[in-house]
Amino acid sequence: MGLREKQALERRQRVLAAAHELICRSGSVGLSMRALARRAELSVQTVYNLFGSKGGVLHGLRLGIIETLYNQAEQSRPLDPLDYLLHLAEVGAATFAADPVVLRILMKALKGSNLGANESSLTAGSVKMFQRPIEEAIEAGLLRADADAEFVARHLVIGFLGVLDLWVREVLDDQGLRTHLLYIFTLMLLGVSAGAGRARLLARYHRLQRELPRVIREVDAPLPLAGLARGANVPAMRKPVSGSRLRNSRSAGLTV
Amino acid sequence: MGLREKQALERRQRVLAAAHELICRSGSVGLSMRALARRAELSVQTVYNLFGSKGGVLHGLRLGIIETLYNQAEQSRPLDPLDYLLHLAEVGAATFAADPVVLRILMKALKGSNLGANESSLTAGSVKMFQRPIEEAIEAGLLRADADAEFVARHLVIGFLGVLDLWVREVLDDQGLRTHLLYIFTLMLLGVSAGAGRARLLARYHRLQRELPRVIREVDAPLPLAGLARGANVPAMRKPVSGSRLRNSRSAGLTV
DNA sequence: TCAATTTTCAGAACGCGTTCCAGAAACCAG
DNA sequence: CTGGTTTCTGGAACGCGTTCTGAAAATTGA
Repeated sequence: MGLREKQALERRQRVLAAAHELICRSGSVGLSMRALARRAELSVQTVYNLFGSKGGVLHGLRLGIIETLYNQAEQSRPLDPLDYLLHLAEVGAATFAADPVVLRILMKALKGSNLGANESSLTAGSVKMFQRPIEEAIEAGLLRADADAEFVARHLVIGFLGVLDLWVREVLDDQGLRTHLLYIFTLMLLGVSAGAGRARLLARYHRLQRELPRVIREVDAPLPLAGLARGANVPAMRKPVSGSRLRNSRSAGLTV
Repeated sequence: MGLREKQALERRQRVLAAAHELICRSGSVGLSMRALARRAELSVQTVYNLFGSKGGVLHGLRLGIIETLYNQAEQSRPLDPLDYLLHLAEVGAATFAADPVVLRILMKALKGSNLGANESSLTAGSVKMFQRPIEEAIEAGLLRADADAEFVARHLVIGFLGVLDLWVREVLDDQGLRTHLLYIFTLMLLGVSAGAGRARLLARYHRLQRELPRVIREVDAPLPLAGLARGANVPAMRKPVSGSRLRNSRSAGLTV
């Protein structure tokens, strides 16, 4: 709690703010460590001292999002455990849809960096958040008594992250994120539902089937099943360098 | 069919073989475009002409894996649609467990490159592979008649990729990959099961609950719920640069 | 065979993430 | 205040993915 730590904290926040601003302004392009340091009015080395790596900065940004997600989930929490579980899907969808541009870029960049890519994938914290209402639902007789709350919770998290990943890749839009989160949660819970819970989940399932988009965006061409790996189809190929040179400007390599 | 294309094909295969060899030998470190070109006895520019980018090369490698996965799924295909669906999980787990070192590195590297990251995420091809047996199961009365085969298939793919991602991040080992794939498939199918199908899936569900590992590897520290985004905890921090210099060798930045 | 087109090649260059460096500045304890 | 320790700073450097350049080599079509 000396002066040193206080300043370090203030600098950290300065870096995070700069990163958010930089992403907001110029997308993943332009979010370079040099630009980041310049905007935070620090040296590059200092940013590394504070966050360890670029991934560390992005991870720091994500922590903020996770925190707001936790908070938003807690407040206005439905009493019924099944409602709460689906409420988590709604809140998750809303949180990411609230700032899609920055969050898409952030999550996309985080996927590449091995740091923070492991984190938040299937942490005990996330699982616990789902596990508790599942246990309550089991006690209330809404889910089967022989269901293992932890396993179900674990797979709800997996489903959540899988759907979120599609949203990040722009396979799903904001609406699609919400409906798919609700659908996969409902589907899994339906598997271990019992009694009144089963009826309620079934009703919701039928409603969702009407809401789900029939076709989702194909980001790339579908897999050609014949002659794979023959190199017959390589995506995103520019015309190879050739005799007639007509080069355009450098395409600002966005490796992140 | 001209001589040119034939040579281009041969070169492509040479590059892919070199890439596989290089990954096998020295991991993700050492898989640089320069090293790749050197080992394939081509110039860097030629590799770019053939594959467009490093991601293109990796994508080419992955296509081979997907092809073998398709083939292995077709042969020894169980007649019963439910068995076939779970068979797909088994085959998927076996395929990736067959060469875990290379495949982990490959999938990890592909996550970072935006090319090929979108592809194979939720393609019509993958969904169709699941959709057909689901439709058969519906007709056979093993799944609910009011279930939408395409939606269920879509979410099976999402679950598959989500679990696979955990394996790639080494949260799950080979056993964990298999059991979790089977579990998430069973859980989802159970949601829309009917009649004899429900009984069979329930039996399998109970068996799986005994097989699933109680604790899974925590890759990073669990989320500290208090004081997030305050920068209090930044993972993987080396000691900051300080007065007493004791530097070790360059740590071979593995940005991929 | 020969000319035109296309592809390959070696090497330089760019911007990136990251680390190294040496000196300057800031903090802390006495 | 002062000496010792830490941290910050600007700049150079490394290896990376990627693109550019000019010239050499190969394929094509006639």
